[in-house]
Amino acid sequence: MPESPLSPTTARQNPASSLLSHTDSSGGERVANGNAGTLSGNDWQTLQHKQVFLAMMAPQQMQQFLAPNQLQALIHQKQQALLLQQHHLKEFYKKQQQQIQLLQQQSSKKIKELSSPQLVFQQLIQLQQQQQQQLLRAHRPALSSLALSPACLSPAEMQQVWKELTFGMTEDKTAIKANRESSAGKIMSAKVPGRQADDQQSACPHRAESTVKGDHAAKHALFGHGVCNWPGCESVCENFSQFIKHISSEHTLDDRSTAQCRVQMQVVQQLELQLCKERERLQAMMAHLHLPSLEAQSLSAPAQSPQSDAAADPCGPQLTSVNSLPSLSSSDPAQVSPRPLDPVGTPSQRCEKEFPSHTSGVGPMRRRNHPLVYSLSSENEYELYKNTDLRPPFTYATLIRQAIMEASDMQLTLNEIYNWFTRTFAYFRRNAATWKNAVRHNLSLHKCFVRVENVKGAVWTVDEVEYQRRRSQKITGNPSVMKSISSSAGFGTLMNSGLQTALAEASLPGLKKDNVRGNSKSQIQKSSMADSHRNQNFSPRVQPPLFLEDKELKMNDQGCLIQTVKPVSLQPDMSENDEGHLFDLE
DNA sequence: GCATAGGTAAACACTG
DNA sequence: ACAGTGTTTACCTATG
Repeated sequence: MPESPLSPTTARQNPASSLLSHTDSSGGERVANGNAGTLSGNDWQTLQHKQVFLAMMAPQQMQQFLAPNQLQALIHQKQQALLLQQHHLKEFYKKQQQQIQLLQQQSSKKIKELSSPQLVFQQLIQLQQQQQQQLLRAHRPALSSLALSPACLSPAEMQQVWKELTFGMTEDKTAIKANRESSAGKIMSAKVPGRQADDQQSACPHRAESTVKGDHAAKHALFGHGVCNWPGCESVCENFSQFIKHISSEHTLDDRSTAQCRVQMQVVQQLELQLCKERERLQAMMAHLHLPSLEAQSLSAPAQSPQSDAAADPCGPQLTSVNSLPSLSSSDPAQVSPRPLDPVGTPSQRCEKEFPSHTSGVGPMRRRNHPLVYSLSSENEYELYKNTDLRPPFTYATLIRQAIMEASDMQLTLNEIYNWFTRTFAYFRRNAATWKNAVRHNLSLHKCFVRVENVKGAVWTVDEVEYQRRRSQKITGNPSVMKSISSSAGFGTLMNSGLQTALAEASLPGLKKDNVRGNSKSQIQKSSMADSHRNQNFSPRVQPPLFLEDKELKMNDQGCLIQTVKPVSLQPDMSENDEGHLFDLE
């Protein structure tokens, strides 16, 4: 629960969706890259990696993780994206006007034969769908990079793919891999009763292409300009065979690839949502132009009857997939498996996003939040949890951290955290004793939450380094995965710090939890502080600034803050800091 | 079967 | 005395 992004701000503004829709297009990226001119190639690679995760970040977090020049470049890139979009729209409407004229000419000739102008509109709408599809494809070539393009799949198919991606790791990976390699054809044929392979291929040209031509579709999608286009990779491959070697050795079905696929699915979902909005706008436009009822019929027809539309609109299913995409975030109440609302129960089940029970069919699945991916990714979802008694599928630690991160000064009192919970989630508007206790428990338990005292009371902040470290440990113990995720998440600096932290911890057995009576957060932190600053004569209550250096200094100026607990040894920069950055307010 | 993470409950101490 | 806050422990379930 990439976690992130419970932010209502993010949900409302969705600041990165347009960026994503643009930067997923390699062409668009090049344009922006070329014009920005202020960033080096490496910066741009980093920036590209960040953008996926920026989609799940609140704007304030974006600012935190982006350098000013990167922000400027992002803005520039977004402007380019808008220009490009305008250009596409212009072209689109231009073509449409031409087609309208053409159709009008044709229809004027055949109007007597056709006897119904609706047929003209049907043709027009089909044409428009095709053009819209072209537009969509132009914005998301990455879609085709998924061998199992989610947009080509029905909900059941999508869930099957998702199950493979999500839960397949517990099974024999070889078998899964083999299954996956053949699943391009299998899934379609297995899940669409009565349809022949030919029909499927005609219904989904990308699929057909990948089935018939093997790796060629993937070649275009994942290999270009001599680099691997796998998200976050960009390894240089001199030729295609080398690329094949690379991809089969580096991008196998493992935790990292699974996580990256999830991220990509979210990217796709964002694009689908955008498409949905554009379609609604189109419907409104058409309604305004008195093109009645046809749009609903034609726009929904492919989903209802893909076979009949497949020939006329080969990409029909893709167009309508926004409605058929299973919600990665279970934003549809109907898709949220019924669960007891009583907070007393099986916590892990209740606290995780689930697929509809009818899709699993094999009893309770092992599923745990993937903190990188799960988020309140849409306004609908935000509103869902705000207004319905559904338990949010995030851990308390995640929620607390989110609450604090959303605060303007990145710190909240306990009561303000309570208020955030009740304000954001209807679920937490009752059984207060239970969840409040849990909140306090988590605040005390987790090292990533740091209590800061001032004269008026205490506020809680997040030790982002510790949080990311803990999270990265959960995701995987594989250093390469950590590296990948850290670069992708734009947490490069922090994660680098996290690695240092891990090293520091390895050399500090006092940090281990198994210390008798030493596993308390304060004692751990104090002992670690003593270890790391043994010769610096620090008071246990002297706390160095974390990632909030500015704020810390500001508070220091006010002279009213004391950080009572802080894992000093976990602050990687501390060994480098001179004492001038520290302050003892006691 | 074991280790771990997370949720829940509860006891206890401290403070205003 | 009381409520709020913070810490700690124990227990449970799910998951790897």
